[in-house]
Amino acid sequence: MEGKDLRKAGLKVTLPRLKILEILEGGGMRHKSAEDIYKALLDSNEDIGLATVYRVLTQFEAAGLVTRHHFENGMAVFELNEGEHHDHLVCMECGRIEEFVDQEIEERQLRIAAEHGFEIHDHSMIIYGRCNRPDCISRATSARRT
Amino acid sequence: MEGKDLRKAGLKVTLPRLKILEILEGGGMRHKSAEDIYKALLDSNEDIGLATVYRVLTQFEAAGLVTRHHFENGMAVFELNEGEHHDHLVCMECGRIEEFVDQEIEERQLRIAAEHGFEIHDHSMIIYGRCNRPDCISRATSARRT
DNA sequence: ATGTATGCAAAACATTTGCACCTGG
DNA sequence: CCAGGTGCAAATGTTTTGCATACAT
Repeated sequence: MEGKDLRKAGLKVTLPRLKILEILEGGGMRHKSAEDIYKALLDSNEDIGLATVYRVLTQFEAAGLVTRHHFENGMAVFELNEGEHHDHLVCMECGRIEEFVDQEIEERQLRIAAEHGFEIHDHSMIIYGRCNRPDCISRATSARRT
Repeated sequence: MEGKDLRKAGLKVTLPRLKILEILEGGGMRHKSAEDIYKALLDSNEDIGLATVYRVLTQFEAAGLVTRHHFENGMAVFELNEGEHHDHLVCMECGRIEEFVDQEIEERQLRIAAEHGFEIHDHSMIIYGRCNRPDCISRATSARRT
């Protein structure tokens, strides 16, 4: 059996949820849009509707299994919650996304929230720029990758 | 005359652009959505279409007059570019938005981008939480304010 | 069985675009 | 006068929802 994560999250173990979880765990980029996942399902010959993908992702988010990000293009991408918190570097040329953690930044965030009387729930720190990878500059935003 | 900012930005001075700029400068919240601005125009009995609001905001952004933000709800909000760069604290209860600058965080961002071989263009650091204002907890996300 | 999850199609949004008309310089 | 700006309506792209059916427990 495989649906432990799901059951532990209080979700009934169904085929669509298993498949979507599998895709999120699977290779390729860590940050996938609903559409990406839907396409991956089609490629695997799974008969799962786009609406279900959105519903499942929303449940996963509520259950804390995934995190939803809104990068500058307005389209949401989802990332499996494994390991610890981290922030993001996004390449505006090729869409590459890298992750980082900086303890100093984390600490200062806490202090700033406190200074403003905010009870901090979450935060997002995104750096936009251009990675100068050999495979980057040339290509448009079409080919997104980890 | 009043359209100096516009002309300086290389934009023809038209009534819609002046009115929209005026609303952005005007009172209320500093961060306004296209819809907010459109409603404000209607309230001022200006006959300006929503499409124009979007077009003008996009031009303003290109001209560096405003900054577009995507907070967690996916809807874009626009903020007039006056003063220096800053980051945001967003209250998830009442929608209040506060601004802050932390020099240490700014510096570490530069370093992190460099370490990852990124040429930094921009960044966004948003802390989500709840401000514990007397006028906050009770109300829903409907009433947004500065 | 039975309440929940799914698929499909349609709706709801935010945003963009095509096109004929209007306006600023 | 004329390029560029605008209004309106229609198109787009993403995400949500209604409802009848299928499924997990």
